[in-house]
Amino acid sequence: MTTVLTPRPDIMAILEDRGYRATAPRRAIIRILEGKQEGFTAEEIGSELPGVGRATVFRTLKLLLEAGVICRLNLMDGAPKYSLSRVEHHHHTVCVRCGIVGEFRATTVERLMRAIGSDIPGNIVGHSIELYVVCERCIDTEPS
Amino acid sequence: MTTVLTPRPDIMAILEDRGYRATAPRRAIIRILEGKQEGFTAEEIGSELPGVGRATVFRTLKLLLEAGVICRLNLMDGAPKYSLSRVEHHHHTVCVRCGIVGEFRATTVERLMRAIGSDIPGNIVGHSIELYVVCERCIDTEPS
DNA sequence: CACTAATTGAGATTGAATATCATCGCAGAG
DNA sequence: CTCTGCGATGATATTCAATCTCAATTAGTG
Repeated sequence: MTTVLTPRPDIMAILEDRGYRATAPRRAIIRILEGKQEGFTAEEIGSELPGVGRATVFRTLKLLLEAGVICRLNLMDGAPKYSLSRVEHHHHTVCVRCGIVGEFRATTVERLMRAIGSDIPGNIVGHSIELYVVCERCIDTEPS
Repeated sequence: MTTVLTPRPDIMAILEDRGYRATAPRRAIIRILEGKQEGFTAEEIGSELPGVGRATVFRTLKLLLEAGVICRLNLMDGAPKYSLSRVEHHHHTVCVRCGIVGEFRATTVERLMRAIGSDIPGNIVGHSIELYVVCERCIDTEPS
């Protein structure tokens, strides 16, 4: 019995399990996604697939979002961006200069959020945490 | 000597200190803001002040944002919302049903973020934390 | 009070995202 | 393997937020 570190499941299969059809546009979008290791925008996907309509891109991203395959995050100025979910539950770092998105896990965060939840009226249904950074490459290239 | 719990400084004075003029539209926007204890949208402000142009509302909100008087946050679906900053450094709870925004402080969060920062490449320049909740009122009124 | 630069607002513009709807094509039935 | 229903698509129109433009207005200094 081997432990698979990064299962990298067939994303299309995940959608099919949810009752969606395996169409060419969806496959194409997923293929592009899989190449994006550092965050992407809907527009970006659309312009790399001229044959696929804007609406389809947004529809597909929404399906993937609901399936938990990708996640949505906000740049510091509020602009939306997407990122492939590689690890179970994680949060994001976003470079405020180049926009590159990274992931980090911190079980401490989860524990803390639960603790805070018990001090707050109402039921917690989710949370969003983003760390805004200047990434190493940007520190080097643009000493500001 | 009394301790003022909520200093509620004159917001217009804060802008004047930053070199901006005290105009009627700005005063009007600020007056409305001060009545909004639970978050508001730009559109909302605009529609409550028919005499003030959209552009002026957005311009003024941007100035207040830069001055730290208000803060911007994202609903779970990504929609932007603003909230008066009452306490120094804080985070937000947002009800996913009614959209009401609350504030909470947790020094633990700050400490944790600093700790995480040292594990992450690059320089942390900020962070954004939102807790999505179903608020008490919504639990009561809509048992779902 | 006069003057200058900051500010304003109407409208045009951008840009993201969704709605519409006739057409297309995937996948199960036969 | 073909047929066929309905899910999916994409061009277009539309919505909605937010910004830009620029002539007209106005705050506040001298």
